[in-house]
Amino acid sequence: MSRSNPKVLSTLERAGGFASAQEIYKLMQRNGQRIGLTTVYRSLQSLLKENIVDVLRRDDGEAIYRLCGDSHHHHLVCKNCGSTVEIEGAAIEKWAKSVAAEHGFRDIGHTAEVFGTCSNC
Amino acid sequence: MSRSNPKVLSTLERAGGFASAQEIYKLMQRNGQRIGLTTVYRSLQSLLKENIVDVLRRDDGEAIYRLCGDSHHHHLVCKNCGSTVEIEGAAIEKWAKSVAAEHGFRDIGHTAEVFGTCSNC
DNA sequence: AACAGGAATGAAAATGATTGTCATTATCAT
DNA sequence: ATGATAATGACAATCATTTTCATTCCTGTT
Repeated sequence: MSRSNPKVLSTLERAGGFASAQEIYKLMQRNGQRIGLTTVYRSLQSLLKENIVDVLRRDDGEAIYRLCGDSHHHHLVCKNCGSTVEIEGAAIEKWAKSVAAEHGFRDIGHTAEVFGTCSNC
Repeated sequence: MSRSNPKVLSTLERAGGFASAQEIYKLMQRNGQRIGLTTVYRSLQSLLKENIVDVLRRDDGEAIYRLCGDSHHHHLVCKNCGSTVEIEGAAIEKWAKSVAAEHGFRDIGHTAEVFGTCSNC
């Protein structure tokens, strides 16, 4: 059917593992890569199905994609300037596990993001 | 400036305290109330600013509004069958606030979801 | 009652992200 | 080289939401 364009994935990595489709598209253009917006969206859909990326929503409804997998951390994102701080989430891990166990869920994963306005904005 | 149309609020209440702008609009039409979509959106914005309603995002990005005062909760979603359980998130609230404060962030919001495989699947 | 000024309304157009369409192009085994 | 199949991207369509702007509704004042 459709496989993901590897450059989309590497761009997402370079972006800090966290970006919207439109941002990835603009980044690739700036880097001189010829790619269509459609392909960016399609690649992200594929990466989603392969569980290589996760999707979240920003406050304005724009979908943001992030690499999932290895070192699990969360993000503190400025709604205004977009700056991102990686944060630890040990408390969340515990919470997710206990809540899931309570309801008999297995193979647990979770997403958690904090949005706000940073001290510079 | 602009005050909220009281019928928008009562429709949201009748809808179970949980609906999108488009749904509220359609509900009001079915109930024979003459109102414009614009007014529905404007009223919801006002209710937001007055902290009478909260806004969340559905998976497809559509904004859903809910009366607040209902305790803020999160979701436990089955990856397989899609069944959803509402869960408490007091731990998350605290975590989000403390993490944000540590980094000097203001006007905090957060998202948190737990997903896995439910006992039936 | 008539009037003025501001707020509220809603139809229609604009916006912006995302998805669908479809003709073209690249890839690959034969 | 040939044909089959998958990938690509320009463009149009979709859908929620926002903006614009002319009109209507209030409300207090003469």
